[in-house]
Parts: sequence; C-alpha cells; structure tokens
Amino acid sequence: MLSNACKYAIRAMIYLAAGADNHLKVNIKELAAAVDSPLPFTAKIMQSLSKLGFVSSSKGPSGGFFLNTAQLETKLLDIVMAIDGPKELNGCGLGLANCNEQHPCPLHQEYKTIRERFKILLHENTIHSLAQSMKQGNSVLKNML
Amino acid sequence: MLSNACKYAIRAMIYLAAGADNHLKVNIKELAAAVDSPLPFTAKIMQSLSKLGFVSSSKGPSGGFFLNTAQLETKLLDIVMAIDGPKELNGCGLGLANCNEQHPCPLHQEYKTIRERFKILLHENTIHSLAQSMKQGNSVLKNML
DNA sequence: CAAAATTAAGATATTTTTATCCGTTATTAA
DNA sequence: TTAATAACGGATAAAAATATCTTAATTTTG
Repeated sequence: MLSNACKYAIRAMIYLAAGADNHLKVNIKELAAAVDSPLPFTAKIMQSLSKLGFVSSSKGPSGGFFLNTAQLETKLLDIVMAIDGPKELNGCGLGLANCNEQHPCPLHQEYKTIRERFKILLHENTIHSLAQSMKQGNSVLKNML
Repeated sequence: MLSNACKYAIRAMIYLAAGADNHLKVNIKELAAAVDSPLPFTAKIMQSLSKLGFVSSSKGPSGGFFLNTAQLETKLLDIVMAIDGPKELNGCGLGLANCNEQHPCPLHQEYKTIRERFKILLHENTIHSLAQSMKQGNSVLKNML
C-alpha cells in the first residue's frame, strides 16, 4: 500500500509526537531504534521530512528532531502525498492511466470506494492523534516479542 | 496497491475471458496490444500464469493463450496471492512485521477494516464476472482517448 | 576556542521490480 | 516434410526503491 519510506516516516513522526509535550529532541540513533527502522535510510527520510517542513531539527550536541505545535497536526495524507505521490491514492486499480467515469476499468467503482475510504482514514488521522493512542499504551511503533 | 505485473496479469486474463466463449486463442502480440501492456514483460507474466495453471496455452501457428472453463472462474484473490504474495494483503499498514491484536500499530483497526474490504473485493470478483462487464460495454481494459 | 555531537548533503551500493532480448521447442499448415 | 508461427526458457538490461557510507556544516558545551 505505502512505500517503506512512507511507513518509516509516519512511525518516526508518531514517535517524535509522543515526546513533543516536553519539547524532547530525539537524535537519529534513538529514533531509528525506537521505530525499528534502518538507521541510515531513516536518516535520509528525516532529512526529506525536514526539508518539506514536516519536522524540525537542530544540529549539535543535544540536538535532534522534534515537532512544533503545527507539525503535530500533520495529517497522514499530507505525508503520503509528499512521499508516495498522488498516483498511489488516485490511480486506477488495474493500472490504466486514464481510467475514469467515462472509461472505467472493470474494477473502477468497487476499487474507488475502497480507495476513498483509505483516503478518509489518512485525512482524519493526524500524527498527534495517533501519538495519543500510543502514549496511552493502546498501540506500539516497533515489533514486540 | 498491486504490482504492475499483477495488474497486467488481471487485465490480460479478463481479455482472454472475453473471447473464451468462442474458444479463441490469443497470441501475445494481440494480447499486449489489447490491454496496453509492454509486450515482452507481458509475455513473461503469461508464462508464469501458464506455469501456475491460471491460463492455458498452445504453441505453433494459430496457437496462443486461452482460458478453460475452470480458469474462467479464477478469483482475483488467487492471482494477487500468487503474484504479489500474502504480505501485500495481510501486512501491517505501518510496516510492522508482527503487528497484531496483542501489539497493534496505531493504525491497526482502521487499516485492517479497509484491507479486509479489499480482500473481499478480490474474493468476490472473478475473471469471468469482470469480463462480462467488459463485454457488455460497461468497462474497458486499455486507455481510451 | 576546541572538541564532541549531531544534522545535512552527496556519492555509492544493493535489491527488487520492470522490461527486453535471443535462442529453443513445439505445432500447424502448406 | 519443410517453413512459418508461437509459446518457452534463460540471460541480460534498465529503472526504481531501498539502504549505506563518507565528508561537510553547524551547534553546544567544557
């Protein structure tokens, strides 16, 4: 559904959000460990997120990544659009470049319904709201034994 | 959602199904053109489908690919499972290897609902049923201008 | 001010997916 | 029986995604 890059990005941002109340900065080593993602790849992704304005960062000792108040309210949809692009969320289920109401593929209507539900899910869930669920111990961001 | 290989496979099989009443054999050139897919890659995919028993084939002049009665009733789910594997359909929305009810990711419940709907769609639609929709002129398998 | 810590940037490597090419084998039909 | 046709099989290539490495730039702190 989503690319690895996108999944790592979302997991990382949720982790940052969980510490955001206390203005905690998290360095890349801790971050990658906390969400079970490959460190160097995650570092690259965090760089992108930083450039895109989805996360904040500061260099030097006691530096790291963090989220400001506005960034906390980022919707999953924004992240997915930025990393995986609109094709993933708007594309035809059978891969036709110009599948539409006029010329639908055989799966068009049914697939569209599901795709739209997924988009709603991504639109309604923010990094902040998901971090709440995690902080309350209702969910996790890394693999448990 | 699905790989290109899987999308091409489904489009090709629906096209074959549309001619199956008349026991038409379709050669790879016509097939690739009919569903707007790259010929050599599609040829490879048809080879796989043939090995897997999803399509029939015969060599030589007037040979080609075709579907027998049983193959007409192939569910999309079977094709997706064979080509993309179960991970695509059962995996965690945020990529956790062992996300489950005991240790759910923050998206688990909502994502699962959508994933299950998609699986139902793939389970309920057969190559045959989709070919009907196409033969009745209600849908298409290639890009229209 | 110097050393250490940490992100940023750019280059490189690996893997997977997608795609192509070529020679072989089987089958048909003239 | 031979020439043409078409799938089959294996090797190769190109592109994209994933992942790593190395060096630079910045900031903090002793």
